[in-house]
Formats: sequence, C-alpha cells, structure tokens
Amino acid sequence: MPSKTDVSRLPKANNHAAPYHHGDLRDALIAAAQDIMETEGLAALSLRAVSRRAGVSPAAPYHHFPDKQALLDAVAERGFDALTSAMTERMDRAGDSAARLDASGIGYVAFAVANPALFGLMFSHVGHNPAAGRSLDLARQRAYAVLQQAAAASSPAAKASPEQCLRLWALVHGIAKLVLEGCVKPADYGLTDGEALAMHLLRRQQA
Amino acid sequence: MPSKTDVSRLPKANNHAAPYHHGDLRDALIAAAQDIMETEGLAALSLRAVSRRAGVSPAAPYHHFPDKQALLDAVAERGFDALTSAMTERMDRAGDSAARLDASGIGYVAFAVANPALFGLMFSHVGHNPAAGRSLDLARQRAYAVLQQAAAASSPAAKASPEQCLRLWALVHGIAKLVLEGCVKPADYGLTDGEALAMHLLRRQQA
DNA sequence: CATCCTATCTAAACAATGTCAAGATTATCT
DNA sequence: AGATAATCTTGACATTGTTTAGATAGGATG
Repeated sequence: MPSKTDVSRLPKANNHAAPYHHGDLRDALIAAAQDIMETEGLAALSLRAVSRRAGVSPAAPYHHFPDKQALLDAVAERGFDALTSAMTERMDRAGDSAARLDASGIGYVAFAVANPALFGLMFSHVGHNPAAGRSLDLARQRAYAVLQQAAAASSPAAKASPEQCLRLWALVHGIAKLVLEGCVKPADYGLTDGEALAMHLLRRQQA
Repeated sequence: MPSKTDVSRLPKANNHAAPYHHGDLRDALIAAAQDIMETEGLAALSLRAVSRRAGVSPAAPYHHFPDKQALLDAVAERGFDALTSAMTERMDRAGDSAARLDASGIGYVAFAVANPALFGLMFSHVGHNPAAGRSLDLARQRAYAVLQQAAAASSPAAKASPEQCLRLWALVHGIAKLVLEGCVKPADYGLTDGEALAMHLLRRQQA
C-alpha cells in the first residue's frame, strides 16, 4: 500500500510510510518488545508480534539478532540498567548510609513490582549459552554492585561481607519473586503494595 | 500395528500393546511430564511430547485436563507435596528445634537445586485463573506451613511472627532462585553446591 | 555518474505446537 | 444384550520460531 516515491530521501524519518530500510530497526524492535511486555505481558511476547508492532516482516529481526533469545537478552540488559538507575535514584533521595542501604533493597523490590514482566524476563535464562549473554551478566553485576556498595557504606564493618551482601540480595529477590508469583499478597499483611512489604521486612533486619 | 484381539481383557495391564483405553491415563500423563522435565528440561515439556511419551494421541490429554496449564498444575501440585516431604524428612533427621528450623530452610533450597525444572514450574503461574489453581494453592500453603511450624517450635518467641516467617521464606526462596537462574554460583563462595550455600547463609542468620 | 558490493528487508515455506471437531472404540449400566 | 457415556484417534486450523531465495537500498570505488 505505501507508495515508495513520494518520500524521496529520509533515511531516519520514520513518521509515515516506512521505507524499505527502517533506519534503526534494532532499537525499534527492543522498544516494541518492551511495549508488548508492559501492555500484554510476557506470554504475548512473540517474535512475530514484535515484528508486527514494528511494522516489519517476521524475518526482519534475524538481520539484527541471531535468535529470539538474543532480542530478549537485549531487552533484559536494558532492564538491568533501568534497575540500577531505579535503585541509585532512590538511594540519592535517602539520608544517612543506613537509610541508603534500606533504599537500595526497597528500590529492588519496587522495580520488580512495577515491571513484573520485565523482571521475570531478566532472570529467566534457563538454557543460556554463556558467550552470548556475557554482556547481560555484566549488566546484572552492575546492578548487584549497587547493593554491595550500599552495604559497604553502611557503618558496621561486618555488614559488607560477601555472605551478608548475598543474604540481602537473596532476601529482596525472594520478596520480589514471591510477590510476583502470587505467593504473597501484601494485603494479607495489612500493606498496600510490594514496596511497603519490602519496607516492612527490611526494617530491623540488621540487628 | 498392534493387533487388538490377542490381549483379551486386561484393563490395567500396560506392558505390551496398549489397549484403546489406557487404564489411568491421567497419572501416566503426569508421570510422563515429570520424566520429560527431569531428563530434557522445562523447554522440552510440550503437550505433544507428553502424549508421545505416554503412547497416546496429541488430543488424548484433553479428556483428562481442560488445558495444558491444568496438566502442569497437577505436576506442580505433586511437586509441592514432594517439597513438603523433603523438608519434613530432613527436619526429622535433625536434633533440637533450632537445628530443625535450619533443616527446613536447607531442605527448601536442596529440593530446588535437586529439581530445578520442577521448582521452576511450581512457581511459574503468571496468568493463572484462580479457581483452577485452588488445589495448587493449598499444596503450596501446606509446604509453607512446614517453615512456619519449624519457626514456631524454635524457642525465641518473636521468631514465629508472621514477618519473621515470611523473611525466612523469602530468604530461602531467593537463594534457590538466584542459584537456579545462574546468578549465584556456590563455587564462587568456596562451596560445593546450593545446599552448602544455604547452610552457610542460614547459619547465624538468627542473631 | 555508473557499478559492484554489502546490508537490509520481504515472500514463501517448513516443522512444531496448542487446541478443537467428528468419528471410532470401549466400558458401564439397565 | 443394548443404550449411554467415557475414552481415544484422525484430521484439521491458527500460531509460533526459523530458514532460504530473492527484492531493494545505501555506500564505496572506478
């Protein structure tokens, strides 16, 4: 349907009548995938649906990603960066180092509850070839580093031990997962949302 | 290929030449699904593969389960019962009530690591109609009750508070998930397996 | 400017999956 | 034994991930 000659030469103008070459399809595919996840959930996230949303044929993504999993990895990588930002921003709005430590954990859970499908994707590489997901691993480590640094800055020296850090990660990860999986409903504890639950469980945790 | 008249009347004998009516296909399907999960992983768990393994047509399961999800729910339900047994058995091999509390948490993680695909299935109802999974919810609550009772039997009174129980669940659930998702490798902490990691993280947790 | 080369996209097809409708076969009850 | 309901098969449909072959465009070189 789109006439190909009216738009003479606009390689990056993607407003009307998509040209044969999309401009930067890679980003558009990632954005479309994020869009579908937020609106229709993880189950609706098929490669063909992403292609459809981006206005492109089902085979087009294969020129930018070797695999569906590779596209999902790219989405997950951006997710970890967003998680890192969400935690640090919340920490910056906190006062002393103890409050910043709380904020990091609460931010972790709050991000998960606010982006359930994305959070699920980020931790769902079951069979994952290690070479392809290396950049993803680094993004995840960057997010974990926020927790680690918050623990290190918190005064009691023993709190920054690798074991204590991992305990904190496991605790907030467990809270997030249990809420997302529907196992724990914050209302059962007289709380409004997952964020309040995290606040409640992290308070007085370090005794 | 199978001649239908040589086996005259053996409704439950499923050794050779399966009769038209399987006997109890429902259990066979659940068992086949468990088999596939353990040997080939969650990704290979398709309804058709289960039917194939049970020696039956792809449409046969629909006379015993309304849905693929319903079969998966049945498998998950048995999984929660197995988790309950694994925890209680490990507790019974422990000494005092404090050791029993540790054993419940360690048993939780050990079960997850020993049955990665099943554990993933058990907590993977994203869009789940509440009526169908009610029996599943009960099975899950039965497993959680083991943790609760272990905490209640442990001497310090404040340890059995709902918040403390939930904290314990979140902690062991988080450890299990992080290990299964490949985020945490026990070897990085000088430990052999996830069970040892759980032991290490739960020890001195209650201070 | 013309030409080759390469990157990008489409079209068409393939096997596999979940699911359903129609028909065959067997168990069960009267 | 004969009717009725339960169980299983066959065949089909839409959807998915992926591949192959061919069309189209952009960029470099002559």
